Amino acid sequence: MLRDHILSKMVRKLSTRAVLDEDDRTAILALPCIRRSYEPVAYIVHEGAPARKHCMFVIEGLAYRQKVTATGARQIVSIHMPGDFLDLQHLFLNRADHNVQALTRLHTAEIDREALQDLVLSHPTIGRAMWIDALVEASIFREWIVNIGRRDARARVAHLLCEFAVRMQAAGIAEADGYVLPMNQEQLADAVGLTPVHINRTLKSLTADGLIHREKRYLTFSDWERLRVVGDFSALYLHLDQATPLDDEADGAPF
Amino acid sequence: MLRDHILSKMVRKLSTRAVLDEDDRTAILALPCIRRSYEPVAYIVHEGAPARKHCMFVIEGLAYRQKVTATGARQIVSIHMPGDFLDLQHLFLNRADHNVQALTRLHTAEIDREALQDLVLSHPTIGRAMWIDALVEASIFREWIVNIGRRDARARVAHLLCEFAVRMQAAGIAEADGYVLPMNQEQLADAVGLTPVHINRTLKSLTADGLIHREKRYLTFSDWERLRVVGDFSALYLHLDQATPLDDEADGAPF
DNA sequence: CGACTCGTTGAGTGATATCAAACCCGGTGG
DNA sequence: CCACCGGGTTTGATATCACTCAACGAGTCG
Repeated sequence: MLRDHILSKMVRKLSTRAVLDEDDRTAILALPCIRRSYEPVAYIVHEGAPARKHCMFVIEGLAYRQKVTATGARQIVSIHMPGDFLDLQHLFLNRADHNVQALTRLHTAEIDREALQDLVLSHPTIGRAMWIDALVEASIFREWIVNIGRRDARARVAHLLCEFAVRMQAAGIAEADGYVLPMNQEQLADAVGLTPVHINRTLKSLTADGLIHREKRYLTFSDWERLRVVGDFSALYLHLDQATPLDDEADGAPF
Repeated sequence: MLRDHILSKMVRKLSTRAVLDEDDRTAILALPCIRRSYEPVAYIVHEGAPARKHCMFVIEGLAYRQKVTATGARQIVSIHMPGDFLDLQHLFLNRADHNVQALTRLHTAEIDREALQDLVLSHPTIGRAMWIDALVEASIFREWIVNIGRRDARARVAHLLCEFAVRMQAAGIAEADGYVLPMNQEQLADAVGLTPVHINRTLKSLTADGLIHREKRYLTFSDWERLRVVGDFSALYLHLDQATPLDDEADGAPF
């Protein structure tokens, strides 16, 4: 039944962005798609490659997108969680402008690109939901530009930790009181434009100041409010309230 | 006639992204819209404000989007030129997550939001063109993240100058051999996450090395190829080739 | 028990920021 | 015509945040 269909997760996700009717739901579930898995670190998309025949939707696990500069430095430009489309850009762009890699063991639904294009263009409500998804993604990119461009190391790291908290909570993959940090310190560094060493010191400092608590990779929030302030974090840019039109939503403490 | 219609520019722009038929064109030109002007520095959108009734399309002049951190630092997250949509996100998101400001004297076509939504959702080809526009914008955001996160000052500035060159050329607002730098050094600094002072020194250094030539704000490229290399610039991420499916496109020297 | 990955720590360095002043130039008003 | 003004640019001196290099430790796996 619906529960078991591989794309039922996509139905649920898009339902948070627009009100789907029965026809929309069945159309989504009828999309030609296959299940696929990737090991950690596996490359899923290569920069410069022509767009693949499939668009990927994350069922389980985490992935990230990155680019490498001429000098060999890597910058992670986004993190993706269950319920995210991994390569929305390939829906309509025909060449990959960055790499996509599995962060953990990853399970995806790979949806026929043309079929998805047609669906998006022919079903207004689904189209609207997908639009919102793409626009929210762009909003997150903007916030990352601000984070990397104008905040110091402490704020940058704090901000990223806050974003993870809210997004993992929303994706249903956080624990009750915190979450398992999904990346090692080198990857964190590449996400915020710092050095692994400096990430280490910054995390230590945040811990020492009683903002977070760490036990190996497991992270809890000793003082969410203060962390939010240090990280200059406001959840506005995540646009979590798009299903309901303009219901005032706070920067709610997820923990 | 079509030439004179305020939205003819939008028709032309979208035509570079998908093949519009006669029906599409007339539908676009029939959109309810008004012409409007802004003085330099004028705020067009305020962060946190509910989405306006209109979506803005740039007819003439330049604009930028920015966010301000808690500590008062400003980060410019994008620059917009004639032919760009200024607030694509407001098409489907109902709250502004950043500010939009006029950079020069700016002329816009302000299109009724609901009408544009309907058009995008009901006309597949227009929908496709708008999708491409949004996805390219996201691609530019990603490249900016990389630029700010992982390149040193020299490369960052060089990269931005290259991007301006290619985009202004494409928008038809560059001169034959260069362009008038559209921002002062403080704004450049806010765009690449540096200090005005350091921008100054970096520009001087690029000039001294014979990569660019400056005469007040007027910029010419003494050695485009070397500047490209220094800035680690490849035009791939601008996806200028989307009208024609996969025609190999180089990082062409615009000058 | 190596061998490996990841995290931690210390010492020294360097790129970029900060602060402050001078300069340049177009505009304006006496 | 000159004096002055203000925004933008340029320059110098100093400070600092984050980087680099290098080593060590803890946990894990074969």
